[in-house]
Amino acid sequence: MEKKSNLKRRSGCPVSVSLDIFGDRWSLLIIRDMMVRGYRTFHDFLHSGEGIATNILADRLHKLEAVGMLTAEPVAGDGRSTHYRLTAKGIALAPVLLDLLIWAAHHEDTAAPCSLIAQMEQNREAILAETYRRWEQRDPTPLIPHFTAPLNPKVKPRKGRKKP
Amino acid sequence: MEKKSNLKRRSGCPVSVSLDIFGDRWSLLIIRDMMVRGYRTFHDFLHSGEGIATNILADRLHKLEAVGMLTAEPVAGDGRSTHYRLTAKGIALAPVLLDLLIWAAHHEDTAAPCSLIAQMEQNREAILAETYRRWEQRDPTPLIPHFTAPLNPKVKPRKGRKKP
DNA sequence: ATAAATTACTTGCAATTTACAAGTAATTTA
DNA sequence: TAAATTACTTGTAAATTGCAAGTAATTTAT
Repeated sequence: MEKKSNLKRRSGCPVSVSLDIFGDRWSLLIIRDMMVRGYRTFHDFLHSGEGIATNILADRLHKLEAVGMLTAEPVAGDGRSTHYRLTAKGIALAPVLLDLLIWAAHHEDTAAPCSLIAQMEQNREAILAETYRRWEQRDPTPLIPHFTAPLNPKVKPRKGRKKP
Repeated sequence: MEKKSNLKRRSGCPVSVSLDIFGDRWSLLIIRDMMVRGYRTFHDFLHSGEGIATNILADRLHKLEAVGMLTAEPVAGDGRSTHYRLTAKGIALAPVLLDLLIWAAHHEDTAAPCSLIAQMEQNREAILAETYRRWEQRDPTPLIPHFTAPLNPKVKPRKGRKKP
């Protein structure tokens, strides 16, 4: 179910183009979930801690698929479920996510342990390599744990589905 | 005119915290303008190519100031003007911006010349050092040129001001 | 000295996007 | 065969964005 995205670009600047694609409060969290936590399903993303709404999640998954950041594939053995997976283009955002992680851990109060951050700064290349390896081999074990408990625990949705 | 920001956090995850601060379509463009183009004034940001509206720009400048990403200082010699400048926290986003630039140049059509991108990938540390040096010394010469002409040229506002 | 520009905004309003709650449908499990 | 589970859709209200226009304190030009 791929749809072409008629994404409007505000300018040719690469930073601007990036933000045209994922410059919002949710897209990078979904990408984070896939990249470092090994999440794959709608249900996984829904319960990842920040409390995204079901309609927003569905919308972002479709948009990110449309711009080639991820793919959706039916799960063999369970006709209800879909596995979302980053494309090569999507996994290539790993350095951005890592630097974002390091920046916030240094300049804001976060749940990331200092020891872990220090380790990530020192082993930047190794961590990126491992991230890429996990993606290639479809290894779903978490690279980074789901830190603390969510500060904002909310989730309760139920039903509705599109026709297969 | 500093105001405390009562920013709501969706979780303790550093990536999430980052997006709580600048996860929108405009904030990082303002930061880019200050970081690599040497822009300092409201007028500069307004004409930086993507066509931000005056109210949005004013809002983002205040929010970014409130979270300590930038400072606003009156310009000696011209009582009308204000110079905005990144804080240490703000300039520390340089690696993220650089990664974003490289990612988009590789995976999207952008106005950034391939030769320039290749050079930036090879000299990552040098470019970051130069970015930091420019900030420290308040050197306003552009690090990176304002690439092509904007694809979306629109600007026309006029008046209104707050009391000093 | 006065008029015209310039700089940095504010205000109002319509359009778009987000968030919340609830419901639906195709499976799969009990 | 009934109850769960998975992945959504559909309303609707609230919040945010975008557009156009206006305001005010300077500074520059005449």
